[in-house]
Amino acid sequence: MSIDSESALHIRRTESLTSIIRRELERMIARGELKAGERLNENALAAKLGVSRGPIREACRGLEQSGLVHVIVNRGVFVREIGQREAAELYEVRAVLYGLAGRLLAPIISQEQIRVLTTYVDQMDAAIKTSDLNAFYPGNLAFHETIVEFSGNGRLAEECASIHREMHLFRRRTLDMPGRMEISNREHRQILERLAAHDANGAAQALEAHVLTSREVLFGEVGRYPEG
Amino acid sequence: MSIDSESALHIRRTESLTSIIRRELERMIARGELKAGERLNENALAAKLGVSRGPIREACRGLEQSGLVHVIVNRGVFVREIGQREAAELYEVRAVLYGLAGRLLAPIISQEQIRVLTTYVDQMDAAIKTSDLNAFYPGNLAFHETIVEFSGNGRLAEECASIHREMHLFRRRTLDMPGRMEISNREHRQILERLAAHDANGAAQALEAHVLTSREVLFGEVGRYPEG
DNA sequence: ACTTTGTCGATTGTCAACAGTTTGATTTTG
DNA sequence: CAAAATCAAACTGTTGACAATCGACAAAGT
Repeated sequence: MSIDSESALHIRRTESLTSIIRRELERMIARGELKAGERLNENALAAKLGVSRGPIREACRGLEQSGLVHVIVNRGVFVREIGQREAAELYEVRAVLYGLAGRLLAPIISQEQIRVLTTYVDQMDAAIKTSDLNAFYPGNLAFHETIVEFSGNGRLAEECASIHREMHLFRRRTLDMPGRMEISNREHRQILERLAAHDANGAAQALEAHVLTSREVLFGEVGRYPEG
Repeated sequence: MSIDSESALHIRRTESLTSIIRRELERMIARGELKAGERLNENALAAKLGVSRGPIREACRGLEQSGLVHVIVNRGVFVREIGQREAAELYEVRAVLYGLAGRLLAPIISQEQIRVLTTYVDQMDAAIKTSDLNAFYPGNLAFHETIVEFSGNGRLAEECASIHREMHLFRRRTLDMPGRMEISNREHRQILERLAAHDANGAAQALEAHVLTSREVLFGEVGRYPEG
């Protein structure tokens, strides 16, 4: 399957092949079409996407910098594997970033924004009622990304998005254990309540705790990092 | 001036031209040899470094992802300019990341590590006595980077290093106003003291406050972001 | 049997050339 | 004289080709 030549050629005025390919590769990685640890064959990708190796290589350099792949000289680029250790580190960083988002948003949140966030939480409740994990997950994603978005700090949003893309490489569902979704969404309501009350510290703390709870569920004890 | 051919060729086994060039470009940007807003001419750079345009372009994609340059299609790559707004955002993110570093380090800091950090603070005191800004700045840098390093969270360290490289693009000295260095180093001693006392919350708070103080000095009011 | 060495195919690193776009100056036109 | 149109130089985007390197397998030696 090659990129739709018509649209690709049309878009070329405002976007380079490199960026199109990078998005495509990101999508492939996120969807698991390229599995963690797998090597990206430049020739094969070039043939598959109908371009030469140049843009492929450039796209890979971007992915490398954003942590989605790692490059070994003369051996190729590999989809990065994230071990427990790295995942735990990522959770810690994400926790404080989400905390910051809450702290920034609480004082300035609007009624409209509260309404939007409430919608997401309700969606997740509905998903819980039908035990539909595939409906819960996007809601969860949207809830957190929207908070970060509303915070007003663009750089923070960028950072969180980047971390989120990376986290996809460590697919072990936090939430698919019995009762986990209920607890998670209860925490969401708490977060929402603190935000609506314009309680900066409370929102920050609730968000931080929310992430760290997930971390604990994944890795058990809070203490040192797991090896691996 | 081209890259030393002997060492370059020797290193090539373990490092690609692309990564060498990326480091070189980072250095050029950090040193101000490439000024903010300036365009990077691929041909000129290729000639100057004695390579073809391929590795140059690949290196630029990496720099783009790490936020040091931005690319406009068909027009080239430009050293990124950071406005007040973005700088303020960066300070906020950095503040919570430093805070996390302190929170992680405080419980596990060793006597040896305390000694190292103390050395840096003393160095800065010496620089203050001679009003030597060029000696204060590296000490300040080392102090903070070392704390982040000692925290044990590799990802956190990576993130902070990245932010720091970006911050170089907003060269407006926080510390060169009268009395600023003294205040700053007093805060450093406070941070060090909290760390040595294994006071996680205290260290986190001190570090966060330290960064936000710098931010205030730069931008005045804490409130909304400056436009620009 | 086990290690070592040599060779081959596949793949990456690098380069030079081509095609399309932008920019700025020059010419043309009202 | 000013504004639009034109044109050429410079530059970026992309490609295909060549050289260097790696991994695997087979052959030779201990």
